[in-house]
Amino acid sequence: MLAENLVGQIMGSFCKTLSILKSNNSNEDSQIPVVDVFPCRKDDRTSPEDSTGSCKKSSSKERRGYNKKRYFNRKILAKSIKETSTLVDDGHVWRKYGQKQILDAPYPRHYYKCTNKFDQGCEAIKQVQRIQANPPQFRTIYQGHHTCKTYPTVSQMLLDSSNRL
DNA sequence: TGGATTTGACCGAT
DNA sequence: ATCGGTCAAATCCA
Repeated sequence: MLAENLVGQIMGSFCKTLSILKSNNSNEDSQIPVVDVFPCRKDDRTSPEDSTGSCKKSSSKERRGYNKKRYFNRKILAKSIKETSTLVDDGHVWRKYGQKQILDAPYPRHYYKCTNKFDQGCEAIKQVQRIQANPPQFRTIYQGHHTCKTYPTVSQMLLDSSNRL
């Protein structure tokens, strides 16, 4: 019950944020259009025949992976920014793929992708960054939209429907 | 043993 | 040159 209330509050403000984004289209600090910079090449960069082909586990921390591989899918996507006091499940399953210490920020930023990226090509991305220690507060930046078939959780659907009334 | 996370290197933009 | 973002080998864990 308590958790559901909390989730309800969070989801409510999340829905508000979304509606603001929908109505405004250009939100508070991102006038970033939805542009595909590199519309092709999603997973094509795994070409094992780089240079020698025998460079797996050659030396400990030398050139992990990359050789002539480039970013192909660097996209600029519509953002929606959300701040919460807790890290809450938003109905999707995320896989962490990076963490970075940001200069301005005292806390590192965490990068997540939808776990269905590989199955279903879902392009949703989120970044989570702690912006305050106590009370704990996190900023979550959502980019892209879910094209996967992982539907929101029951509690989220309930909240969504109650938010409409 | 396989999937998820960690973490340092790499890349493009500025 | 620096910085934010991403990749992928190494590692962790159920």
